[in-house]
Amino acid sequence: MPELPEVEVVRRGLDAHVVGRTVTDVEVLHPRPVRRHVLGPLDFAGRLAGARVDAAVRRGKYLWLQLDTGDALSAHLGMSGQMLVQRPDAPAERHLRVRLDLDDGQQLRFVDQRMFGGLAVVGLVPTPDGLPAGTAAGGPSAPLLPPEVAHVGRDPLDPHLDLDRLVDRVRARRTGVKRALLDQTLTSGVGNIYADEALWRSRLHHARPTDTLPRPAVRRLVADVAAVMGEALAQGGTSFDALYVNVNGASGYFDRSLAAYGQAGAPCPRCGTAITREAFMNRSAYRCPRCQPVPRNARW
DNA sequence: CCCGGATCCTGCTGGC
DNA sequence: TGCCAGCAGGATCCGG
Repeated sequence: MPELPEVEVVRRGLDAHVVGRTVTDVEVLHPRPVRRHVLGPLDFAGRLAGARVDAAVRRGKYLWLQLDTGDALSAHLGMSGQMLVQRPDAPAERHLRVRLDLDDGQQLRFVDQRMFGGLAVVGLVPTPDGLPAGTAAGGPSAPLLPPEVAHVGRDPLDPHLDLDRLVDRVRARRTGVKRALLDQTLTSGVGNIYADEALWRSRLHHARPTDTLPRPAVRRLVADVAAVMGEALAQGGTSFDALYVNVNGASGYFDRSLAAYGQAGAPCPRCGTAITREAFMNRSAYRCPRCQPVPRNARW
């Protein structure tokens, strides 16, 4: 479940079903998803066994479980990762990669078809700004995060996002605005779906040069990203198929509300012009050719 | 340092 | 029916 709203749906599920539990046993069924745990699968399992989960925290698309050992179980879902809470007698999923047994008899399962995602047990480092690291339940999270998240920018739903600094950094780039949105070091959690939806709301073409965007336009764009993500979250996220589900295996339904993404040939909800799809960065960009015309000096 | 393209995986779909 | 190219919501590495 790739983008911020879908990861936040998972985080909330982990909050409800896994926080407070102790890990009693671990099985790594495929080595690739723990490749970022440099000391190997055995060490990975050893550091988890006996640990209690104290919090579930998220920044952008990164997710981690704080453990009472001082370490954290760091997770990224990549393109196809799922975190499922299951009863032990539920049949193993086809792409089950890692299984954690919990002290309440349930299992936390990491299922990932394409294995771009993964898990690692890591030590936490201080946030550079000393502020809470990200989104967690029950008040602010600790000012600590996994090292691989240290370079990731605060996301649009983070109350500690420094909007003025973000606007300056976007405008300092010499690239197209969609590339900037997808750069997780500026702000995080934005992927192809929410980038296209926010650009449609802001009536911006994806190749609009960032350095010619007026400050208010960048501010509006960030506000549009936050708004579309908030609406998606309220509907349980976006999912086109069974690959993207919450910890109980259920799909969100924000796909019914998409104005541009995946809507090639369908009428623009604002002006009725047919939405187009074009190749962009080895994937797709969807836009309304009338509301979002190709700019002069386009920067792809 | 910044930017853009290639690459890592597996499975499904659509066209020939 | 069978095969294969193309595509999929992401991050990282590498060369310029």
